[in-house]
Amino acid sequence: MKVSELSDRSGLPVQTIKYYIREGLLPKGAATSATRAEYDDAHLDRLRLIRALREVGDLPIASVKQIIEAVDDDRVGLHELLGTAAYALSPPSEPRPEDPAWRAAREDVDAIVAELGWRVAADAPTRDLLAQAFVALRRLGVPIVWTELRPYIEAATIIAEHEIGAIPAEGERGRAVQTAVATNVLYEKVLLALRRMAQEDASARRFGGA
Amino acid sequence: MKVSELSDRSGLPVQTIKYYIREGLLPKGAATSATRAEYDDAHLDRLRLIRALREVGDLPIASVKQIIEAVDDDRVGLHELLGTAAYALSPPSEPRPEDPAWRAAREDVDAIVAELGWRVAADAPTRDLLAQAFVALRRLGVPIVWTELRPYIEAATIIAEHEIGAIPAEGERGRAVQTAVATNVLYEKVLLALRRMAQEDASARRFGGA
DNA sequence: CCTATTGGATAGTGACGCTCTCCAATCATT
DNA sequence: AATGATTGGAGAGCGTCACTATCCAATAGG
Repeated sequence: MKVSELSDRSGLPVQTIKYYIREGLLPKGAATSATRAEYDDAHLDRLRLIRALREVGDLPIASVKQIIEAVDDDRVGLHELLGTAAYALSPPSEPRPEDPAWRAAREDVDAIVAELGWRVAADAPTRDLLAQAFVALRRLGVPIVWTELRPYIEAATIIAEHEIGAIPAEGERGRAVQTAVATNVLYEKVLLALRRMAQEDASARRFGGA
Repeated sequence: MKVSELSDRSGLPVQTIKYYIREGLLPKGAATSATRAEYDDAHLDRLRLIRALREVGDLPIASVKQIIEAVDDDRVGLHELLGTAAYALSPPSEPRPEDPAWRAAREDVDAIVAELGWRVAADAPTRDLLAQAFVALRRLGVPIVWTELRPYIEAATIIAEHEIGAIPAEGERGRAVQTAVATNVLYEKVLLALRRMAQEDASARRFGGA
């Protein structure tokens, strides 16, 4: 199909498609002449992935690009790919080893991970993410205690176990991998929405009137 | 304390503090003369709340303002306050009733909520949030099935029940309410970080090498 | 008295994600 | 063959956002 058709089918302006090609998010079509190129369903798929990550996942273009590059790189194993996606998802936090409060929080995080026996890379950005939340909580005068954390750990485990288990063990690469990553990002939003709904329900039952 | 001291203690530039006052996020200090005003610990607290919501919660200024206004309004009950916070957290999604895919997803969401018997407002933005994720999943060719959703619902329930239960029943308003809202936002990030870590662990055990 | 600080207002900045404009080549139609 | 529309390619422009920077006149403090 030509670019105008790709535009129609994806619902995106031609300009935007050109922009994605320029940014390396989308491969260019197969040139059939100096002013014409042929696009196929892979392009359409890719655009859907980009839009899902952008609109629902709210990822910046640069992160989408990282994920796409990892998806396209056949040498990247599934485990590493999921790691890349997780890495790209984390907003660029700034570890501040000079701040003692930050160091303390980071040590708490490391202790928790060790206690749980989780196999999480020592330099995983998720550790910093968690530490950042801990610092903010402490600053607000909310101490972090195990009993408070327990339900979250329990919930996270339930979900992660299910998610990783649901990934097809030896499916062919390509679309499968692409879907795995997208699903991961999208279900994060599903979880958040469900948590807020469950909260509203619990809050209504406890504090609400009729 | 004066503004320079507030700046030192909060770690924020005076300019930024002025900006927050201008935007209505921070009340101005008690004027002691034409060129001087007195700030107190409430201002420092408020700044910490703002920074927590901005840096960790990644909320735009406008959302922070909405939350703060609700926190400051004594007429707003706890249930409504939590609702306001949840509302402010949702990025301004655009319900598209003309799009049949969107309508279908939205109906799925409504059916799920009804099935669970959750007391969630019919116009809650969380419904749209979930519907949006459903639309994206379907576009990517991933069907939404109950068995897939179950663990998420289970996890969301565990967490929400715990969270709402942990709110002090009849504490005095003010700081308590402020902390409840901030905690809610911050623990969302805690949950996300833990999920990613649990995923990395599960993935390492399943796909990883040594 | 003299310098530093402050409140208050206005303008500027840098990142981001598009969006617009141009141009020449080429297609599709007449 | 003439003509209008489409395309690839590249650069500039735009609107939003969250700050920053600059200015000014009025004090505060030494």
